Amino acid sequence: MPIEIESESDTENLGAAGRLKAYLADSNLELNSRLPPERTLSRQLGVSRGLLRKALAELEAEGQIWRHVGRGTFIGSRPLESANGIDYISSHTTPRELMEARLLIEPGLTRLAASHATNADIREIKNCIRKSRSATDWRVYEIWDINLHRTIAAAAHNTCLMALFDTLNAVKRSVVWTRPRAVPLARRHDHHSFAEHDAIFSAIIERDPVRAEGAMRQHLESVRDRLMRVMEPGT
Amino acid sequence: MPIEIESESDTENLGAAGRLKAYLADSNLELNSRLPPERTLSRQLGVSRGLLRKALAELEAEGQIWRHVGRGTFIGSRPLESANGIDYISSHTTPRELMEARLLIEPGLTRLAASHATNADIREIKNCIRKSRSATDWRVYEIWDINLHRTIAAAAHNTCLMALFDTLNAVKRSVVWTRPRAVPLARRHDHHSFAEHDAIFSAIIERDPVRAEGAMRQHLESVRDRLMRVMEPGT
DNA sequence: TCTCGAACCAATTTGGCAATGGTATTTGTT
DNA sequence: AACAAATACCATTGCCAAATTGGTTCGAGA
Repeated sequence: MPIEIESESDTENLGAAGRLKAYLADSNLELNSRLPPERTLSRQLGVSRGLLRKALAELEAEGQIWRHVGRGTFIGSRPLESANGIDYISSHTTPRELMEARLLIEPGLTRLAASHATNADIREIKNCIRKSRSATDWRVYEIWDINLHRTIAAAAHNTCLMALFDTLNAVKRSVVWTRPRAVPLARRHDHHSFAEHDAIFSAIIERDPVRAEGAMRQHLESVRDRLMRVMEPGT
Repeated sequence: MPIEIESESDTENLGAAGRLKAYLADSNLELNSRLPPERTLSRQLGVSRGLLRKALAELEAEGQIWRHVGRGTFIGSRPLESANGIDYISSHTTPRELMEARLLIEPGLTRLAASHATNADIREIKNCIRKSRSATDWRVYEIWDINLHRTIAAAAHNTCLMALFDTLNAVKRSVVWTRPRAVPLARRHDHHSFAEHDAIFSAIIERDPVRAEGAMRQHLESVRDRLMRVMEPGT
């Protein structure tokens, strides 16, 4: 194939950018799909590679495509590389934001749990509550409290949401522990949590999604208020 | 090497498990280090591979070692796979779960956006809507639709929730596009989306969190119904 | 001064091959 | 009959060279 005859009808008197846009409009590629490599595309369009690269650079500046060495040129916006790691979130967020996130996700998650929980799930939840009640040490109480929330989240039976919940949990472990740590462990607030946990549990076993969601929200608001009181009152 | 002479002093009258434990005690391997492959080790210890595997299975049950096909046998406890990576979620979730997750998070995110959005945020949102309206190609419309949703999420000004949103977006990229792809692009549904986007935007500029949340929920339900109709009706 | 072609670079993907744990089958021994 | 040993496969993983790809440089030429 020595020389390609340029016989296409309406792309003869167009510049590189025009021919590229005509090509993209013609071959309706999906989002995130890869378009041909520059060398191939330049031959197909009858445009030198240098001018094609200029046109591609324009489209990239407009946010319509993104390119990467060794991978290719893709339709859409560049995927963010590291803004989703746990360590990244932990170092860029605050306990207040974290509680806001929990307050946004967990009530809805509890609502789904009340709808989709199996008998095994409910048994697990009951076990967590029992273990947390019988805990004499504050540390084992916290372990079973975490287990309880995670079991409720798992009862929603949504892999995607479960992963997000686990991410939040991991962030909590590495963020909330940097607080002043003045925790005197009054043993009093546990009674509040006990009652709130019971309210959530009873709503779940009665398959009442709305009440379950409300109970979880109330519980988390209680936790948030306690946390905010421990930290600086100004925040 | 036809036949290996068994001249080791104290391992002659031991079983497979005994010889394996003696070997491990002898060569003090560090944690997470790999021990020889089963075929080699069975020759070294003068034990058939079957019995060696039984002994290894015992040690694995005790949690002292862990094995993996193609990798080998290692000292210590099995490292937990990160259950929060995007690729993990993508390979374990479904479009239905993904939409359920979006429907759980984005309305609340929009409510926060209506409360905390700055003028710059609103300007950005308006720009996204304008660009999506002026798009003649379906591809660029989708790009600005994604930008719009992300800008609204950013207007909530919560790093933690923003990271979760980006995770969902990344999952959507690699999951939802594996659908049958029958998209005839009727150009009609865009009008629906236009009106829904406008409803969300007007609620945000009027600082009406409740209405903004409702508008986003309605929009996502519309998107979900459309998606479910494209895929199999049974799901 | 600009364009085109070619060559080169660094990052990435791809494909073949060996290694490895897991399993089934056959043979041998007691 | 029952267990052990040897062997042969299989699926997964790691490894390495080769091909691919976007990014860059340089010289010829119009």
